[in-house]
Formats: sequence, C-alpha cells, structure tokens
Amino acid sequence: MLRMSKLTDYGTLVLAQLAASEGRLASAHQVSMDTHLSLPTVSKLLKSLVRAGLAVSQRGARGGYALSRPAEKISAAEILDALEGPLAITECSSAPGLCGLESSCLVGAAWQRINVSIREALDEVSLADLQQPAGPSLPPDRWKHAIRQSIEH
Amino acid sequence: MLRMSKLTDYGTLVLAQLAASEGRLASAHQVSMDTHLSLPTVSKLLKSLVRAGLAVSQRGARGGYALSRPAEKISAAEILDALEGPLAITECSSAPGLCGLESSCLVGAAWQRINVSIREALDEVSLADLQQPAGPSLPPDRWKHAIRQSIEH
DNA sequence: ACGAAATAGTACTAAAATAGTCCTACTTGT
DNA sequence: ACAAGTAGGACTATTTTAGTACTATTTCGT
Repeated sequence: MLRMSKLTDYGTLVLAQLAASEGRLASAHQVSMDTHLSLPTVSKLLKSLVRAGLAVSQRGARGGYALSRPAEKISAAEILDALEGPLAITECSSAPGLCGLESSCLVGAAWQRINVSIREALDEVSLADLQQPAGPSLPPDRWKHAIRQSIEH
Repeated sequence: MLRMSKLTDYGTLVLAQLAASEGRLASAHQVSMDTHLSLPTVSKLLKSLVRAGLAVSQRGARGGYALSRPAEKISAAEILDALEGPLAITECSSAPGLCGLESSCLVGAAWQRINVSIREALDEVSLADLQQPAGPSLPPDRWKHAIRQSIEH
C-alpha cells in the first residue's frame, strides 16, 4: 500500500521516548539505549526533529533533547512532514504539464485529492494518540465514505 | 508524505485508458500511444494488472486487454494492492518481535491502525471516481475526526 | 498450414532513493 | 581546561525502483 520510510517509523519511536521523559532533557545516547536504535541514527533523527520544530535542544554538557510541545499538540501529519519532506503521493504534481495527455493529469489530480484528504485526517491524530496501547481497531462506518465524498467533490 | 511508486501512478493511467475503451480490446501498443508511456513499461503494467485480476487479456493476433469489470467496481485500494504489493505502512508489522521495546511496538501498531483506516477508505473510491474531472476538493468536516477515532480505540 | 500480431514470463541492467556511518566544529557545565 | 554534549555536513553502501530486452506461446487471417 502506501509506505513511509523506516526513518520516519524510527522517528516516531524517538519522539515517543522524548514524550516519556516528560519535561526532562534526554541525551541522544539515552534515547539510543531506550529505543535500541544506533546512536548515529538517533542523533540524525533528533537533529531533523529540532530543525522541524518538533523538539528543542540544549547544547553542552548535560544538554539533551525534549519535545517542543506536549505530545497532544504534535500531529502525525507534522511528524510525516518533518521526516519525509513535503513529498506528495505522486510526482506528477510537482511539475505541471509533464503529463502529455488530459486524462493522465485528471487521474493525477484525483490521487492528489486523496492525499490531501489523508493528510487532513492525519492532522487530527496526535503523538499522544500514537502512544496509546492498541485498542480494538474499529473505524466508524461513517468515515468509510468520507474520502469518496471528497473525491466526488 | 506518503508515497506511491511511479509505476502505480502509470498503472492508474493505463487502467483509465482501458476504461475509456469500453468493451473493446486495446493492445499494449495502442495504450502506449494513448498514454505516452513506453511500450515495455505499459506491457509490464498490463501483465501485472491481469495477474491481479483487474484486467483480462486476449492473446494472439487482434488480441489485447480490457478491464475485468466496470470501472465502478474497481477500487483504488485494489489498484494499490496490485501494483505496490501488499506492503504495509511500516515494516515492523511483518516481523513481530524485532522491535525490542514495548513502546516501540505500540507505536508501530498505531501506524498500522492508521494504515487500515486509510485502506478502508480507499476501498470506497472507484476507478470511475478517479477519472472524474477535479472538483473543489473540500473533504467533509465530519471525517477529519474519523481516523482519530479509529486510533483512540 | 503458415506467418503475422499479439500476450506471457522472466531475467537483467541502470539509476535513484534510503539507510546508516563518520568526522569536524561548536557549546556549555564542572 | 576538560568532558559531555549537540550541529552540521559529507560520504558510502545497500536496497528499491524503473526501465529494457529476450524468448516462448497463443491466435487470427489467408
């Protein structure tokens, strides 16, 4: 189906770890231990997260990282944006006019609309939600038709 | 954000082309001309689509391809499955126990639930929907909260 | 029956994206 | 001053994706 990169998955983990540390600063080393991810990888992720504004850092000895806001205020969409870049579901969208045929671009637009819809939904899911233990996954019926409606316009 | 491969995008195009041919058989050559995609690529895609059961083929001279069902009965989820394989949003799911820490797997499960939700929504979008000219893309408010609810349990 | 026009299957190559690592510079507390 | 940390960037290897080519098989038309 739709994929996200491994790094993004790891990144979620790292963020979850920061969330677990509450207000305290956690060093990259600590996070690496807790998540069982290699230090260089964790370090790289933390840098990206700071740049994206999801985490804050304190340099120097006894420095470390922390969430920039409560986990409830960090959305899944932001995490994806921070670690995947602003990539769209198709590449067609970035360069208009590349697809020679009418119908092709129409199809591309449709995928694009689906993407926007998914993105908006992901805006509503917070890091705190992601951390919760798995419950019975029963998506309410009423939203099954939602993307369809957003397509039909 | 979430990506799908270029081939899948092309595949949608190819399917749309078949849909446009109504009942008639269209050869790979024809489809290639109409979509402006290279013949080998189109050929490869059509083979995959037949294997996945979305298209049917007629061999020999005057042979060609056609949709196996009306465009209304082919879902976006099926197209994704056919061309992307049954990949999940994260890789963690395929090999349980790989992630050493509790919290990590919980996070993975959350993404998984999001994935399931997206998938179900995509089940409701048909190839026919994808072909429609772009309308104003205004997803109804009520579905913004839908994924969230599916996550919260 | 034969040849042309197609699909089927598979193997291979090249290019691009990803993952992961390492090194150097800068900051700050003790 | 030194140790413990983050910042940033460059680099390498691996994997995935895209694209192509080749050979076999099927079927229509004459």
